[in-house]
Amino acid sequence: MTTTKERIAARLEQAFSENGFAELGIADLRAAADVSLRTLYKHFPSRDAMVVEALEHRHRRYLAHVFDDLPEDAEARLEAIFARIGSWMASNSPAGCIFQNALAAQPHREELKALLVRHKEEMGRLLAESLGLPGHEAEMRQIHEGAIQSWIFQGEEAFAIARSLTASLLRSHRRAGS
Amino acid sequence: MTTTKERIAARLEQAFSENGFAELGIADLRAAADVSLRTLYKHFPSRDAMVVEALEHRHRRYLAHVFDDLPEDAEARLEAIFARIGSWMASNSPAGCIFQNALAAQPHREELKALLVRHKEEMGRLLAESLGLPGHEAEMRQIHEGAIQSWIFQGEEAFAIARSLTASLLRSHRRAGS
DNA sequence: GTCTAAGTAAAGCGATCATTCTACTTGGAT
DNA sequence: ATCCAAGTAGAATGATCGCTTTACTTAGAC
Repeated sequence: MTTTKERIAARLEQAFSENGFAELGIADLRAAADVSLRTLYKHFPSRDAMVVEALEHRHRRYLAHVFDDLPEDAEARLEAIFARIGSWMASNSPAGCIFQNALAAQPHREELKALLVRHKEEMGRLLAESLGLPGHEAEMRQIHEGAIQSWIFQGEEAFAIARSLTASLLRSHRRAGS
Repeated sequence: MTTTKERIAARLEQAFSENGFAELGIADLRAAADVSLRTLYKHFPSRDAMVVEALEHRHRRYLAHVFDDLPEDAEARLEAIFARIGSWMASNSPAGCIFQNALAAQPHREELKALLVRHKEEMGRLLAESLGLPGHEAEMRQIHEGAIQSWIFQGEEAFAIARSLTASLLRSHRRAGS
């Protein structure tokens, strides 16, 4: 069962993802959510709250897309992770990372900055953990960031480069660890 | 001699850099530029034009900051480049890359996307050239992108990581080249 | 001395903004 | 049968938006 609020949040997430956070007015958001203005404001008390809930929804959805049911084999895992990130960008992020975009639109909102930091830290943590790279959370965070932010001007190639940077990190980690 | 237009563009660049592209209205931009509304519109026919000119100004200023008068020695050069990028972020980019931020605010404006692509490509080209890494423009573009976009949540550490990723790229390039 | 280019200050324009409110409908639970 | 929670459509509000315009000042060129 999905609640009305979740259904709206999903549609808001998509609308923000496609058009950014500056151009969309309440009228556009209402149309994207496909509900009445009254219902929209019943579940989200303000436009700012709509932004926050869209980001929360995005966070859950992205983590599930990248990390759920990964293959056991380590090499296949590395392949799978960047392939999944690539497919996510292609079909969900025509304008880049929406956490960065949300903060770009309202750089003084500490609430948005906190959401960005939490999201990126969790990504670094899960990437390092999934790839068997303890202690390299910061490196993985940065490789991930470089890949998705380069997506706009670099396209698919960004993920091949990220994979090779990660592979070289893995090699030097194993060398140091053995 | 700096013209009135250049002086305004410099102030607009700073205002956008500090507050993003969504929150600033014409009244704010006028105040930041410290000119009358009439003068502002005389040099920039629309708000969109103000954004474009601010980005052009930024592009010139950033390239000069990073690449002018670099040391001859290769190792010192690598040090200097990332140190300069770090100092730039600390004192000029509290909200991250303004090319990304400008496009985030108006993702459907092809003009802004073209400016972003040109800026990032020139950065990759100049980085690869300055570091003696022909054929590795894309990698350098991505390492650069990862570093500056991680700056918000990673701080100074981002540039140490970028330097080490670049150093390992240099090592494998020299190995392959010899 | 007068003309011109470039500036200031600020009122006015119609459009659009986020938000609230009024009036009505609908599908179960009691 | 009726009541209520949750929905719809859309008008109204006051603020703010980008932009234009009017009226005036100032500093040099001829």
